[in-house]
Amino acid sequence: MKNYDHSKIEKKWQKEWAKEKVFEAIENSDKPKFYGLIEFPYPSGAGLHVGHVRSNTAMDIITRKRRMEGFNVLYPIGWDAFGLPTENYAIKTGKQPALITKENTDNFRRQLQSIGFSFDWSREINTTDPKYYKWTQWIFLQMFKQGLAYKKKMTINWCPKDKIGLANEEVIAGCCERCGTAVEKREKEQWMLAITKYADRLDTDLDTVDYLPQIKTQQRNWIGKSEGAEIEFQVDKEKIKVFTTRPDTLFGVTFLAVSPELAQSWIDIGWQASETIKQYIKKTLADRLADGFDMKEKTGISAGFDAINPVNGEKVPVWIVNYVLGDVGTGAIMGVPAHDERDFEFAKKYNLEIKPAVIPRRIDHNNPHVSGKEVIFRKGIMAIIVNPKDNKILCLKWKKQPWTTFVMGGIEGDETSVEAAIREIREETGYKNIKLVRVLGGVIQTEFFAAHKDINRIAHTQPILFELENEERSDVSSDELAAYEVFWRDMKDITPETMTHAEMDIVLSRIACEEKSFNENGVLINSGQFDGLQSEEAKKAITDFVGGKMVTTYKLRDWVFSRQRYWGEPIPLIHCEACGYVPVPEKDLPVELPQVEKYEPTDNGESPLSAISSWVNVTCPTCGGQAKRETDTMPQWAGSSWYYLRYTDSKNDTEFADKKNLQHWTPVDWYNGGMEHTTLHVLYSRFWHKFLFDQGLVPTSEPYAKRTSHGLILAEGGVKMSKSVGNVVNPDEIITLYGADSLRLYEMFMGPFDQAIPWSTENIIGVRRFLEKVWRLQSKVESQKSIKSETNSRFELLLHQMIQKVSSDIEGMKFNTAVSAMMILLNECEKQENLNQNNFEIFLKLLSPFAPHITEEIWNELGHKNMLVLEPWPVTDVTKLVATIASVVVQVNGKVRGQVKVPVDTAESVVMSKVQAEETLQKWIRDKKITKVFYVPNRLINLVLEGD
RNA sequence: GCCGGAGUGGCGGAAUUGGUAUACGCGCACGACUCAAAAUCGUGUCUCGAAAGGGAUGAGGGUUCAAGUCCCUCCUCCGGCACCA
Repeated sequence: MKNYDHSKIEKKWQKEWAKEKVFEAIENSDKPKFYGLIEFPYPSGAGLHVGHVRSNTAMDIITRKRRMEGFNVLYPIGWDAFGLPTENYAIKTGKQPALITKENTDNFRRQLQSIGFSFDWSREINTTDPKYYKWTQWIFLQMFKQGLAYKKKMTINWCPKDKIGLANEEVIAGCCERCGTAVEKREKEQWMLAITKYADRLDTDLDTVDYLPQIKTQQRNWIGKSEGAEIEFQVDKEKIKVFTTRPDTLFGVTFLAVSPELAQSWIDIGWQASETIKQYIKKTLADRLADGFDMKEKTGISAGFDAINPVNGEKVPVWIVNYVLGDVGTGAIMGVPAHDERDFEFAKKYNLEIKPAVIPRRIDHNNPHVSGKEVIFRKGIMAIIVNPKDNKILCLKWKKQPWTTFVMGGIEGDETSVEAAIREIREETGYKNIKLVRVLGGVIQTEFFAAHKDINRIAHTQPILFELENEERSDVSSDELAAYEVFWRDMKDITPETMTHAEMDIVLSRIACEEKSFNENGVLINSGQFDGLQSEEAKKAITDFVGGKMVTTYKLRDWVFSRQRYWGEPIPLIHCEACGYVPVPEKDLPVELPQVEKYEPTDNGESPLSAISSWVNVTCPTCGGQAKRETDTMPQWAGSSWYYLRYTDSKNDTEFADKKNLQHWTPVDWYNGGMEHTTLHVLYSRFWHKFLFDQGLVPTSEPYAKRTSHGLILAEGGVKMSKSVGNVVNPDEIITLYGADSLRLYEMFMGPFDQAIPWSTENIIGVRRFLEKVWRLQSKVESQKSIKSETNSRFELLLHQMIQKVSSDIEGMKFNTAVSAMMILLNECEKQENLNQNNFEIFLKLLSPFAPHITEEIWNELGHKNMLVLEPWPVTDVTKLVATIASVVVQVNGKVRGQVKVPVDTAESVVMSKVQAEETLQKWIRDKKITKVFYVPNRLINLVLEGD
């Protein structure tokens, strides 16, 4: 047997696979298709990262398995090559970006090929190739024609170092995502893409795709859909429009809060505000633009006038506040301190009125309303009495009902709730000397069947906390004595489970916390004719009543699509004085990037393209007059927004992809990528795809049927890998030392695929040893010779369990446990004297997607002429899955005391007698009576003994 | 602050969803082979205990015959959003 020479073997099979084109996807195939996709890399000068290897290997395993399962597989690769690092390098060195890109992609390609990924290299694409970006420009023009691309003067985030406008999502904590420089604000005309027009579908259509739940949640949060109402408040002859999700709380409005931006706009159109107000606005706006924008405290200033609440004509003061944002909703809100945490905090600080309009509601599901019985409304109290001596709470145990309650009662005549409570305490318990601690918030509505009165009750209950002063008691009536017994219960035993009150959860949280706003839905009070309505129905009713309208808003903003840089797709528009912005005619696409001397953006913020007059000056395609090209370029996200479509037909010159190809391949069946792309790339490409779908240009409304995500690989010690720290692992070195198969296997074995894991070069030796053992196993192979059948059937049971395990682990991306299962199988193989060749080949097939080179070589050594990659995936033979012996764990009182071996599916009584016969177990059972036995067939038996 | 995810040996991590906690791998220790080393193979490796046994899955409580797994309270770490009305 030869030695395991990984570099020889790996090069050999990479060449063979390429020669035989085994990984090229086939058009017009009868097989079912599978389209597996990884995010195409940005070819940086640093070379391939081990993180790329992790994601690519995972999808490589999946696609290799699919091929073996008989699918026509598309697993393509390309380069997302526009972007800043290349351009910055060009500025520094004067080298052409295209040249830099060529060098970097050559290096990346070499690296990827050295790992043996089963990419279809014949479809390789590059976003910086004019043949590719012709279609990026073409798609942009379709959007322009549909009015989705528009120009807008706006304050942009400007990075003074990179000299580039940044999208909101590229600003992290007030700094440039790339270089960390503090971002400035600048006024600039920008091209925008109206992604907000698709906001609703981007949200709701998430229901139709199979993305990891956290990916969906993140996208939904990002889109930030919220349904509410716009309501207008009158101020003299003007109106202030507010947006609220809680129109049901309109009766609880005690002030209006407007953003400084809105207030400033009033000043701009002539509002005579005081100097103090002007200064407040100026300062607040300045604070907000400052780096970081971390508002510590809510502040505000009275605007000096009132507005009219449209629902009841009440005057409410208008405040200018720092906690309302100009670009959210209408830039103004109604202040409802009773039902909004922020308004509550603000009202407390500035002594504004707090007026409840909604109360919590609980239905007692243990004593629900009985149909046919009368429904009686009652205002009542709930008295919670603490004995400070032992911190116990007074409770009533009802004699005729299975209830445990606090002291309860109705409010009579014109007494206050506290007076009513004190009276009830005396009547029901006799305790005379009690002291009010505090009223626990507002009333709570509960609905239950009062069996002792034979009525359905809707109660508005006021919970009140008292303290016992001393234990002096007077007599209570015989009626009361007959009804319940008084007792004291530990505070810690007062829970929603131990008490009958359905509103117990609310009461407990009010005891724990002094005072807060009630922010949930409930039942309306103090709301005129809307009293008694529930929040959900009241929202629409009140909005209608005041002539407002229900609207939906989104956090998602339109996409700033212009960059004032060189290394991007030129935006294919021409500006003509007479005709405005005119698309470059289709026949003139692509608008190619011209050669320039200097790649630096100009200091006035224009792209370097603007300096090339021969390129800029053109004739207008519409009127033939003098015109200028748009000199802004597209952001890096453009080329990646549709690249998965191009793979289906990467060389097409007449369309971005042939309809037939799109029909066959889309949607992408499985897309794996980084979590960091969830709200940017994935959302952007979904938007482009939906647009293309609306234009009838693609056959599906969603691009990716399934999206999963890998965890980061951290440097040793758990910190981020970074070039500056010098802790980056170079895959080339690992491949030279241990081989590509070891690298692949290690990255799959290192830990859960979706979790961040620190790299450990030390640990690679483990998988390398494993592969060497597999290699040596060849010498044990006996072709069909008979091997002791008993040991063999045990081995085959294990083998077929492994087929199941590895297959399902791959589907669930639990690669680490799949590898460990194969290691267990290997350890078992080593114990065997001989190995049946069939069984060994099954093992090789299971391992082949993980370590394709070594398995292909061994397969070849075993005498096969065809390639392992083309072999069918092993199928579990259920007849071999039948175990004959089960070891049943014996527990006594829940503690493991031994084990008995019995035939599978043995009855409990048989197992029991075996247990009782077992000497080692007898000492545990002896003398004691077995009160109960729990038997889980083939697994466990637990004997519960008397006593103990 | 809110929403997610997680806390298990010296380390990376397993645990058929409530049924033998610590699989698999690394590391470490001892042994075999060797003049020696490497490689390889074997044995051991949560903890207290001489043993019999006991105790451990971030902390505390609960449910259960049985809890890493379910419920409550708290602590820590990692991600995302951050006054979104």
